[in-house]
Amino acid sequence: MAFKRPPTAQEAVLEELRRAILAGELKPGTQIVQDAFAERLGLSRVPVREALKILEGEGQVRYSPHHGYFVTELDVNELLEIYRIRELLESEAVRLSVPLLGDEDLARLEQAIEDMAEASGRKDIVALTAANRRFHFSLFEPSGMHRMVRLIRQLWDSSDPYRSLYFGEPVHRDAVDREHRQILKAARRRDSEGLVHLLDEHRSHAIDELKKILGEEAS
Amino acid sequence: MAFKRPPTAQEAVLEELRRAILAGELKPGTQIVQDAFAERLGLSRVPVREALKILEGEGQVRYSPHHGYFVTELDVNELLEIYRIRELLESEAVRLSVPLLGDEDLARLEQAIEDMAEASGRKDIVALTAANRRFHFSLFEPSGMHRMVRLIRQLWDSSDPYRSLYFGEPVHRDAVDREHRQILKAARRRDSEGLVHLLDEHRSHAIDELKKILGEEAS
DNA sequence: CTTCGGAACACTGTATACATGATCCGATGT
DNA sequence: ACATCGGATCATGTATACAGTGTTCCGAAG
Repeated sequence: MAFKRPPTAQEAVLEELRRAILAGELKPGTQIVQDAFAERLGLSRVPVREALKILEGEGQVRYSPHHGYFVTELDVNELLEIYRIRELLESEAVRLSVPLLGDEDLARLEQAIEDMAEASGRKDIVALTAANRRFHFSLFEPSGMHRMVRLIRQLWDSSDPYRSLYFGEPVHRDAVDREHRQILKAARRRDSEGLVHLLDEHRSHAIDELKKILGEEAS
Repeated sequence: MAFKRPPTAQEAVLEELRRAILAGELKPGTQIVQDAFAERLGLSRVPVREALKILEGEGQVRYSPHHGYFVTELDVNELLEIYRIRELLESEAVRLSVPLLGDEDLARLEQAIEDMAEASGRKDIVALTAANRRFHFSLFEPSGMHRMVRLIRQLWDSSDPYRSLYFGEPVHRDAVDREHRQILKAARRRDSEGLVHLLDEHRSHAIDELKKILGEEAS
């Protein structure tokens, strides 16, 4: 029976920071005061700082010496850039993955779709985005390109706070569900190019909505 | 008169770590003992740890909880993966950049070529690789895709220790010089596709040599 | 001779305490 | 009234000290 307790405090902080950012408790642009956050977790500032350094490397927070750490806010252009890079990398990953997909991989895709439906019913956005991730990364990981998958994960992390806005709307959740099922079919057919195309559309739908949301936010 | 002294100690450590890794003082696979490195710089371990965390995020060092930090060693497959990702991202960046290239950008390219020739004469590998970076990134930065350029920079960082092996050989330095001049010509013609093609070849030459070097190392 | 257990060591992980730099605000002078 | 200077305050940056974990090596038992 393996406990999930992380081996170091930094990792615990890291998890909590990620969760807080994802859940919108730490909104883009706000400063993360080390003292406050450390006290909240009952730890000292050192592990907090180290976790923040990791997030800095991933681009999740912005760092200014002697000023501190701030949750990065993305403008529309940056979001578009992220999606463009994702398109390049994910297409490549999928092309490598699809021919290698095994039954377990397909099962994992199906399971992720069901998990999303279940989480959607409970209106549990965190679980929803987690299952969404499992779905997509089940398509990338069989490629065996660890480094590439890691970069893709970074890109996902960067846009997480915005994606959770997207999942807030039930309409979008339904659309995502339909598209995922189509993607699963393409995977079953081992149709790489079809799958790449479906993913492109999938992303562009998300972009359209995110543009709207960001547009409203700016007004 | 602005001193170049970094505002924080971590940054000083970071510079020194990068330099040491690039210069081969810290060989891939060796552990970086925090105490030892801190003492060497006359600092405490805290800023050293923080600098290491940044490098971890960039993939320059590997971290294992309670075991410490090790300079990452790349196997051939990982190196190939890095070059494949670079191909995807750099091609895109260049396609966006070339139409936007101004006279200053072309001048910078020419300057970088001259700097490399000069550094090559002095057998200053560090200056050589620095100028090489300036050359290539002058082709990426005008794209305006900050995030993409940053990712490309990470990939370059990861393979730096190996690239400096490559530059060790005068034969390779001459080949690189010739190829850079061809690339500059294509840039002057604003020939995006030609430039992308030249860059592809440029990279694959480097890969061929790196394979050899790594192959010998394994034996 | 091999294997198992445990104690000592070394290094990392974290907390506490102190130093430094930045910002804000009011006082002072023009 | 306004600009400038200076100090108080806050958050960050760093050092020191201690705790925890993993490893190694040695000795005893089988």
